[in-house]
Amino acid sequence: MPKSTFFRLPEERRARFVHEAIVEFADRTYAEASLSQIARRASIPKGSVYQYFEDKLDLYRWLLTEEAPRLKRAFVGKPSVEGDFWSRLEDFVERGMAFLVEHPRLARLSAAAADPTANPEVRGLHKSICEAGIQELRAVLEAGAESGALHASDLDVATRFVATIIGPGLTDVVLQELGAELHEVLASDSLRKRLGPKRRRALARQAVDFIRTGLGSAKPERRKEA
Amino acid sequence: MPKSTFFRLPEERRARFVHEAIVEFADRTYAEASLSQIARRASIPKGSVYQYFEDKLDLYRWLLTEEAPRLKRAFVGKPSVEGDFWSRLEDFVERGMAFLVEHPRLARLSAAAADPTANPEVRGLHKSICEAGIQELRAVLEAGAESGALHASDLDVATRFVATIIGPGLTDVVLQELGAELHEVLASDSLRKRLGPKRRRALARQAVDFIRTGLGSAKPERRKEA
DNA sequence: TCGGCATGCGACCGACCAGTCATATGACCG
DNA sequence: CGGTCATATGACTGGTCGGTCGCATGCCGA
Repeated sequence: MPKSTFFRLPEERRARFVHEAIVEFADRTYAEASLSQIARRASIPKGSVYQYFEDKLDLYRWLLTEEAPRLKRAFVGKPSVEGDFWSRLEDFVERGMAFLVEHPRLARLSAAAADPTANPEVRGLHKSICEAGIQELRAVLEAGAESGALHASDLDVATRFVATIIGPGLTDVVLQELGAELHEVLASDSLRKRLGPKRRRALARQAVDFIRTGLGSAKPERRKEA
Repeated sequence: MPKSTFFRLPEERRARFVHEAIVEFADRTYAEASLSQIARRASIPKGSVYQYFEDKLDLYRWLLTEEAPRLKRAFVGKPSVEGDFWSRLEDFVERGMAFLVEHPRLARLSAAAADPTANPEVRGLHKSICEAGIQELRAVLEAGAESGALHASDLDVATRFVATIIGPGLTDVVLQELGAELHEVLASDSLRKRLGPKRRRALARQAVDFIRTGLGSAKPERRKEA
């Protein structure tokens, strides 16, 4: 948790610091990321950083568990309740992809929970975040199973497969689509112009189709256009 | 590339060094891994390391592109050409899982290519390894498509989805299955006793079923037992 | 005006690292 | 024996880091 001083900071100073922290932690590993660097870039003396946070991990934890989720929620909004299970899932995936495109750095920060690291404390943090995400997705799929839309002999396993598809899998596909590397993407604030809603929708549909019907059978006729 | 001295080393010294290097790079990020640590643990003076390799990256590259693939090839053997496309894929997946279980550290080292990093040289190395893996898998799937077993509107996208399933996805599932964390697993030489061939086969089948039929339709009758 | 308190600040500390280098060792050769 | 060459060795350099500390600053209430 940030110290109280942090919340009493002049808005501009805090915003600048948080921005630079996100930039740093988004394009470097926890181990590689440097408080000194953040402080330098935000033009804030290093000593001050320790007035705001206990230590490096405290800042990282706050970003990962509070700030990034808050900003993501604000962007993604409430999950849709319209339509059948599969189109709801498609919406969900499309929203996630939109977040990735519009806020690459935040998306990368959110995804950092999957990064490996030798630091046990960071590992614990990452794990709890991953597990929460998995549980959330599991609940979604459970509902799908109850509605009869989805059939899985082992829902835990299925959940993890689906999670890797709509997480790293889709990210990989999007990067491929853009012909860019993660790091080029992190340098830009938004990729709006390079991957519009239409194409996103198409990719989301491809992902959901994959999850729904796999690759083993000829595709049924396309579902209604969005 | 290692320097020529490296290849002239007494077998025991080289083996010990390589072993400790694998241990170090398998459970830490490239940035976190330390040559000093490797040298200490192998009881080899640090200066000597630089008689064998140009620098840290040189060692890492050799491990990732030469040593790990060599050991992996030796373990997994030639891909099977028996049976239909889907059962061949299942074999392929099962072999990969067996490697993960029998040689967790080597598997982790091989998977390190997906790790993020701020170091551009390491990034380039990782990328080329990933890309090679994708191409290999793509060729497999292409054959499946030609044989009519597999249908994908966009094979590139499909390949990337499949890759994440049988890579991180399966690893995740296996860890879940073992109720262990990656780091606990890296501490042990082999998990033979905790995840035998039968269970592996079942998991491989689940993964391939997922890829083949997805989650949207009731499962067809089980294919023949292995 | 003064005192005290929150905060700003940056030099400093100890740790660790990648990589170098001068010196030492010892095998082989003439 | 002397010389040379590959190799071993570990102290050392320069750098970065996370984190601390003591002084400086400036606001607020009396």
